Amino acid sequence: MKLTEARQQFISSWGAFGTHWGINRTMAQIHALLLVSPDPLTQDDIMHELNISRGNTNMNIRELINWGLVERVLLTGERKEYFSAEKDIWKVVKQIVKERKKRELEPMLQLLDKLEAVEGDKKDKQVKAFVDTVSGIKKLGKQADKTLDTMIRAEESWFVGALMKLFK
Amino acid sequence: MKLTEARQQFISSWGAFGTHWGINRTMAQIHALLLVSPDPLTQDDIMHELNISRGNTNMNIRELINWGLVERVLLTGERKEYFSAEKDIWKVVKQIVKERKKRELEPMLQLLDKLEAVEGDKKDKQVKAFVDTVSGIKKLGKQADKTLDTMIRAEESWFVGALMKLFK
DNA sequence: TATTATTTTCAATAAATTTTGAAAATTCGG
DNA sequence: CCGAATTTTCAAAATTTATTGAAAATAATA
Repeated sequence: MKLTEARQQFISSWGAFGTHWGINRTMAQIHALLLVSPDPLTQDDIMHELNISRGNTNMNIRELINWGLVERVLLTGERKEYFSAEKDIWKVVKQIVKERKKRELEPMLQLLDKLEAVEGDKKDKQVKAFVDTVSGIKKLGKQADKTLDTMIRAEESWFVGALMKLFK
Repeated sequence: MKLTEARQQFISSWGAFGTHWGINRTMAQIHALLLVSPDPLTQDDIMHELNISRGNTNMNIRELINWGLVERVLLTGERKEYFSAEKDIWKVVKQIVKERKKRELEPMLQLLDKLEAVEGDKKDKQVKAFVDTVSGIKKLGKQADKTLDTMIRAEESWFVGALMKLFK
């Protein structure tokens, strides 16, 4: 397979993959393109390469910057802005975990704390089922939260090594 | 907070949560409803409780059954079908991990294997960047695959215990 | 087997999300 | 400060995804 075709397949699959994880196709594709680009790209480069509009390009680059996956690069003597993606995949994963934990897991745990304190007789089957479910999710969620915290702070080699040992 | 309100909040948040993870709102809400219901429910119960159409209810229940999260229950002497969700959250998580691994991670790893074998001079900056990125993702992906495999086979108590030890 | 209850399907519709592109805002060099 | 290059915004349009509801299929009962 030729590089051009391989790049295209990678970008397109990364985009499809993203949609299964609540990330929009274009954002994932821009990320993929920057991941396989050795040098930083401009908005124009990206919009031409992916055949998308200027506005779309701009908004999704901003979003990738918000996620901490892409950074603006200033090249001396150049007027245009350049963009480049973090290439260390372990760092990328940690960054995504960090953000999703903050945006989704933590608010969910806060809500569960509130809901667990529901009024009513614990002997009531309905109340019991509700509290049991909420408590169960909370317990596992809290554990995941701690685990992810540690993972975010971990070095790849440490993490992989420890997992290898742990999981035979 | 009263049970009715708490249940509603739980169902609605679970639905919103789902949309961040590529799961449609209704499917997540039906799952949430079944999770907090001590007894199995019929399609009619669900469509009335969530204010959704019969068709929508039916399709999403089927989908939950495909995911292995809900099962059909036959009550003796009853004509209608009843449905109930697995209540053990650890089992639920394992089942979701198992399915997503099969549906998303494995196909992605297969693709990366193919893409890694791209033609071209490894001295070429473009080729090198591409191969490095693909290899990096593949390496981490393979590791995740193994780890998840072990997790799927693990007992909750063993898993939690081991993680506690591992992550201080 | 005929009748009725129940489930399933799926074309049409609605809703949500993404994308466009042109205008406005900003930035930079002279 | 002026003018050109560049970036940003956002209402409108396009696209994608979810939902409805009625008809068809299926299953249970008598």
